[in-house]
Amino acid sequence: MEQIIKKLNQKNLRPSIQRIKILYYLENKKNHPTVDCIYQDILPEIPNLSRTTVYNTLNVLLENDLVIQLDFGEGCLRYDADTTPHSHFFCRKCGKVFDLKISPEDIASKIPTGFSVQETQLYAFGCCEKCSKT
Amino acid sequence: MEQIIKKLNQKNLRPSIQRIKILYYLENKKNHPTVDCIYQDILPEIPNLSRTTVYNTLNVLLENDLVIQLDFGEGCLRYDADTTPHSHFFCRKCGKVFDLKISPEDIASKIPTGFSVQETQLYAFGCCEKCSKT
DNA sequence: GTGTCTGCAAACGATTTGCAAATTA
DNA sequence: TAATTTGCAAATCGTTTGCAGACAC
Repeated sequence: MEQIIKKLNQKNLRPSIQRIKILYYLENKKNHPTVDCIYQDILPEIPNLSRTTVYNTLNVLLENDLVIQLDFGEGCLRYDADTTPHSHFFCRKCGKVFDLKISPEDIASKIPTGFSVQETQLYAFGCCEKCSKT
Repeated sequence: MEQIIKKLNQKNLRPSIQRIKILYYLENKKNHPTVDCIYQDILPEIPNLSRTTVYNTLNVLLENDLVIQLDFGEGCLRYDADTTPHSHFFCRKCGKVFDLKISPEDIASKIPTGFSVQETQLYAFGCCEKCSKT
């Protein structure tokens, strides 16, 4: 908790209860949630929480490199507080997201010279181990 | 042109003028266009063309594996008639899309066993050769 | 003639914006 | 107290849906 406040202070972001709870949620749940998932889960703790605040907060965290945004083409975005280079696997059966240790840097090295690469995104889709068995 | 009609027939899709023009456009321009780009470019040839038809047609082509969908997180989708495995580079300066020969299969081989991979998507972002020089 | 396709208008839904009230330093 | 943040309501915008008329087989 103190850690979270520290992180926000370092970025000159006021540690409002909403910002703390949202970043704490992302860092601990590690569930790659959608905006609505975050909203629903924190609502019991902050009954007057607004979806707008969740959107605003996530955008602020994103701009300050405290979270990354994931887009699995679902029509909504997901967020992850793990900002180290890694990739993701999306299970089309259970909808769960799994972290892959494949570094986008490995991929960047395969891109022809001439291109100046700022960022790479790798998404894999299929069926996770658990779902494959049923 | 005959080729296009053949392709549509093979998938049991009626070769309407709209479907032919849209698929022909994608196969020849190879510009990874947005829906609106396709609409604007074909409008002179079919003045009463509807955006709805472009959307419907692209969805039909997508379901029949005649095109793929690209999502660079712009808030709109792009389409590509090249359905062979490859990746894409998006230049954040000029907005152009470049094909990369990196096969998603190369990447799939790096995913831990247990996962059943159906599809992988690799997007790279940065600055293309031309834009890097200016 | 029957089933499919087109295209208009309206609906949809995730996200953003405007702004007044609440909160923080 | 001054600047920032919240949260409501309304707007935005790419995409989808409903449906009547047009078209293809």
